Amino acid sequence: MTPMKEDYLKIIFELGGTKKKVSNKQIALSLDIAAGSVTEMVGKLVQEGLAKHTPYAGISLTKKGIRYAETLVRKHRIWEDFLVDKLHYGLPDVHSEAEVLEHVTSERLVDSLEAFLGNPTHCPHGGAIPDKEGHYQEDSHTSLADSQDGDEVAIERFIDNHDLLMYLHDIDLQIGQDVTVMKHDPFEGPVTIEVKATGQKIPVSYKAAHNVFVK
Amino acid sequence: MTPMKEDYLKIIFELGGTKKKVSNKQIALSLDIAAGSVTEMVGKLVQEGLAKHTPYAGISLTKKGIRYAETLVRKHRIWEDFLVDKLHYGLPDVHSEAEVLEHVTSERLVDSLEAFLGNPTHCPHGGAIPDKEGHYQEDSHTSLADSQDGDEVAIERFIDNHDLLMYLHDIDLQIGQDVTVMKHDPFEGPVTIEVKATGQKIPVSYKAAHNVFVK
DNA sequence: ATTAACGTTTAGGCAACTCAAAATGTCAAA
DNA sequence: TTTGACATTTTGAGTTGCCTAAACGTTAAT
Repeated sequence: MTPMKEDYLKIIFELGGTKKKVSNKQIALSLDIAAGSVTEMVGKLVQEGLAKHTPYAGISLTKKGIRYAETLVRKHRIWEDFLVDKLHYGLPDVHSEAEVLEHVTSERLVDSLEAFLGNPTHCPHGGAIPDKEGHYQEDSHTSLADSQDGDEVAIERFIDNHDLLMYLHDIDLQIGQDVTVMKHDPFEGPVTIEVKATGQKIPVSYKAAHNVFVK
Repeated sequence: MTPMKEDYLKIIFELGGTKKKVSNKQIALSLDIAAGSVTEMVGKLVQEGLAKHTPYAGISLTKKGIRYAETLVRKHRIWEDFLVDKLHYGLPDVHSEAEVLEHVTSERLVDSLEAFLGNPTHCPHGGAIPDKEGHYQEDSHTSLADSQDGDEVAIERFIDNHDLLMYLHDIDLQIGQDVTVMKHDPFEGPVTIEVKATGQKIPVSYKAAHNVFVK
């Protein structure tokens, strides 16, 4: 197993390849790799029993592929937790470091790290960390944009994107905050929320609101 | 810069390429790579200004190459310290983990780790850790085998080899112990030492004694 | 001074992963 | 149902780093 194969596996997983079929183009765009190369690489994953591929229809993961992708997500998120908790990295900076560390992390290392960190259940962006056996609670899929005016919700999870995280940091929106949804402006305008603890009112841009998940 | 180039650089450094010329064969043997491949790779290092190569005479590092190799040693040893100190790895097990982690470690990450660990000066095997600017105290080059009967010395450094470290752990010899050298048996027999703190007498095999350094 | 032994370099190939461009498939609008 | 737009696969070729085998240098012993 090579780092690149692992990246393919993880991106298919993240694009929803556990349930539906993911298109060649989605993968090519996400990894910034030519479509032809994707077809070829997917062929290898299929040979190794990690993915299923119906030509022209799409790609999905086998049980074995899902299992493998979960171990990668586990490593990635454990490292992110370590970087924030122990090395005091900022949220926007952890992703790129974890991205390379995850590929050189043995089972023993990730297990040791997990114990050292006190068995965290969620990464700093709010994503669930699969345990050693691959068990984890499903992440929320209700975005702030989906919520209704008047809803009282908790900020649960951010999409792990550098620019988004910089923006959220600027406007002081954090995981775990309990907020009240005040109003949705029309024409793709901001969603305004009020942080319960401080009474602070925050307008969250339309696009960002689609990348913040609540429960 | 690729992981393999980094490995070449580090092995040339460790074989003494900072001062003398290192032979193609030494590198090939150390990395377990064919001699022809070594010539080729060295050519690339030369092109990048990291090494000097006089055909048929040998290979040495440029100032730039030395500087780079030091950053690798720094990363390697910082990781080793982390693994032993925070994750409670045993001495013999840290090398292989550090070997891969060092290649994916940014300057920011190694600096953060160093601070987190309290700016250690030596790795768990007793080797000096170069600081951010590349400064470090030269390691001792006096082996236990070189010492004289009656000498009172401190165990400073072990060569980082898995089997050796397993053996040293078995016979309970540790970095930092103050010991008295009792006798050198002839015919490549063991060197017997007495640990001052406990009065324990330990015979150290001839070969191991050549891989334990004291001061 | 030759030659044998051994280290080193060169040459030709292979495997992994990539790309660009050509060929093919799909689907929906005209 | 034909055509155009676009996604997908196929093809041919480039890069990196490795290998084996052959050619070449060096050195030390005869």
